[in-house]
Amino acid sequence: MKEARYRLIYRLLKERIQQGHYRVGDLLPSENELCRDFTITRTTARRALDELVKEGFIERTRGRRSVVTERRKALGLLSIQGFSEAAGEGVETEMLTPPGRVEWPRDLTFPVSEAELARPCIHFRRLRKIKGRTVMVASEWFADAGLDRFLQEDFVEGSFFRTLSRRHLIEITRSSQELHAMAADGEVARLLEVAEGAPVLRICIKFTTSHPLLNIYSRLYCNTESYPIGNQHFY
Amino acid sequence: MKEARYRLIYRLLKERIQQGHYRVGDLLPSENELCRDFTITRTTARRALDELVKEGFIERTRGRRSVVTERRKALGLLSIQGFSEAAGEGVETEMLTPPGRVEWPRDLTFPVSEAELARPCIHFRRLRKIKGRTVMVASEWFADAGLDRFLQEDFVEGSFFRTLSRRHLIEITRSSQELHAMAADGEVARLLEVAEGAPVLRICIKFTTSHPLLNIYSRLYCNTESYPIGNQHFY
DNA sequence: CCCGAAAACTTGTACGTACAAGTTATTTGT
DNA sequence: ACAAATAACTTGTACGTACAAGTTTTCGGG
Repeated sequence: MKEARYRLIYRLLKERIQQGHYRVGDLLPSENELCRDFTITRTTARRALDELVKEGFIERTRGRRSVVTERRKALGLLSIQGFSEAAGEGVETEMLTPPGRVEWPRDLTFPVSEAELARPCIHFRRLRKIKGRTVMVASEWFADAGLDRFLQEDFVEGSFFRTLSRRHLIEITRSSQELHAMAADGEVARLLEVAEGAPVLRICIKFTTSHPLLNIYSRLYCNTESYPIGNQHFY
Repeated sequence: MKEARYRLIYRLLKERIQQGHYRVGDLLPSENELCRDFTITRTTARRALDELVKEGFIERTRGRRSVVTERRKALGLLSIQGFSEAAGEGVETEMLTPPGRVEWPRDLTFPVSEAELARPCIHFRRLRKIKGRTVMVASEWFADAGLDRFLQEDFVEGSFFRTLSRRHLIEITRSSQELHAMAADGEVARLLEVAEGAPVLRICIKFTTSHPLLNIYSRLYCNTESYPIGNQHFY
């Protein structure tokens, strides 16, 4: 099936945003400019922009051009309350286990496909701290789907997802998660600096991406004592 | 500002779905039929249908008419894994405290507006069980915003949200939630049939609705031992 | 009666036009 | 030099047309 015209314009604009050609806050070309540049009608230009709105890349206001926005806001993922908000202020991420190859773990809560198991597994583990207090241990696993040099790279702005988006043009298309309240066992308790048996929140996530072989399996242990986990949704 | 034409058609169709004129699985009129019936062009009809898709009321396939769908699927709310799936089979809801007026609680996690506080508070509490095992205690609070006879009514299909949608045409437009892993205290432990101090998950939610005075403040205590809490998102 | 081809229908994409309703830039009057 | 009026620009809505690409229904031959 041939790719629709609006779809092509949408992809082009999305890539420009992802690659930093347009940054958050920047204005996109007006609809009429897009019509000229790509030799399309306004209907088609608007359709492409609509798509970008739906995916949270831009916002539009009548009379104004489209503005590039922070996409994460639109994702509605669970996050530590007051983490990204208080960015920089006493918030830090520590790489506990740098990215490297490991055996695929047995139980990732979600089933791992044969195609994924056929490839090596990349894993890394990080600590998230607020004002020196560790609030989360985050472990990630995913198949080495030919993302060259991934192991050597530093993360874009310290963010794994931003790295995928900006450098590899891979976006999250779906996520499933499972939550458990549980008693902290030895290692988790030590890392989160809580007593053994203290209640912690375990979040297991499977992120499906636009790359067919790349699913990210995430396991988070959170101390929700002072900083709860939360999110927002718009319907 | 005058209501847009497509907006009106959208509302009309939505109301027909909500009121049961069209049920889940039913086919909506074709675009051309809508054009005839409402004296509009296909552009406008399609715009209205697009809106319904966005809000999860219908699904569309090329060549086929629009099909009415179960909206809850599109909401991506946290829910007990295997609760709605195993519907009927050993799944039950017990009304612990029937709907009635109470004083507004002090701390609902989210701020309550003056306009809400000026009205009486309605509260009820339910137990959710799977195979006889209590897995959740759910408490709800909201302002008495003139939903007449609410206290007397039975819930539509046992669902609070379905009651709001079908009988009062009120939809959820937004939600914020906060999660805490915590040790079960006396009453919660007793209701969930776990030891005092056992780890339980507390979820505090604020649902914003299409009714300006109606926000629903929800507090859930979950025993995630056998049935984890989870959800799914599509972007 | 059943099956496959054809017709009728339905949604998706794309063109083009016009005006309404906002925002931004420019001009004009004091 | 500043403020208000004006013009230019930009997005939102709505009209209309045409064809592509699916699905459902109808019809005809065996």
